[in-house]
Amino acid sequence: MGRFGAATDRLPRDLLAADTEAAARSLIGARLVRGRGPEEVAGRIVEVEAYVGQADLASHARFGRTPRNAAMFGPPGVAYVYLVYGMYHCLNVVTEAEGAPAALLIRAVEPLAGEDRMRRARLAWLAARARRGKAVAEAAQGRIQALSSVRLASGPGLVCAAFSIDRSDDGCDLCDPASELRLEIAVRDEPLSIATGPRVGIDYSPEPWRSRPWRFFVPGSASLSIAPRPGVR
DNA sequence: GCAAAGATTTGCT
DNA sequence: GCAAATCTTTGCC
Repeated sequence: MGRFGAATDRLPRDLLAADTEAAARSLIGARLVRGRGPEEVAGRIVEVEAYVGQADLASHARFGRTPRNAAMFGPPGVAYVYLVYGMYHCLNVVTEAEGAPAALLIRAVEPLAGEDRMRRARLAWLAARARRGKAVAEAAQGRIQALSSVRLASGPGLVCAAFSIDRSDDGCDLCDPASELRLEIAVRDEPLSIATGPRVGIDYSPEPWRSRPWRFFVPGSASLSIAPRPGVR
């Protein structure tokens, strides 16, 4: 809600056109929103990872421009969505100037609105690929129903499942308030504490990329992809 | 053309 | 703690 009643607090594209680490710090705390009114689903971004330039050997851009990663080479503020492991989609926000392949992977979101719709979307994702036994599917359904709200989007694949994001969202302008899927700026009264660490799931990449502290997160958030304490998943 | 691996998540040993 | 699920993209023949 805008301070003066504006319809939205749109995220300025300039913040994402900046260098990716600065953009990451702007994106932490921002709102990810899908739909409007009774359809709205929204959450606060609490974890992102930076993938910067073609030289970054952990980035999809390391092979240059391909049909899959083309969005990374485009203008900032646009969505780059890809399919990983043949099942999960991952949402990225493109950063830096057009032509410079860089993006921020949205790894975790803390639900703010539409938790029930997120739960339904998670179930729909499950149903769409429920080829295994009915008993297994029902057990998994029960697990989602029992899931704490803060854990509905606590991983890159889960963010996309909860927000119904897939390849059809690739190229969507997230800075356009008219977009179905969009970003809204954080309204902060106090500076947000942001911690950093190495990126997750890129052990295949060589140093120094493997150890670059390009994971940014809100320390202590219950919605992080890596649970604060073992067994809290 | 074909084999291999992946910015993940889940369930079972 | 490990491997399966599942399919697109990459890399090599």
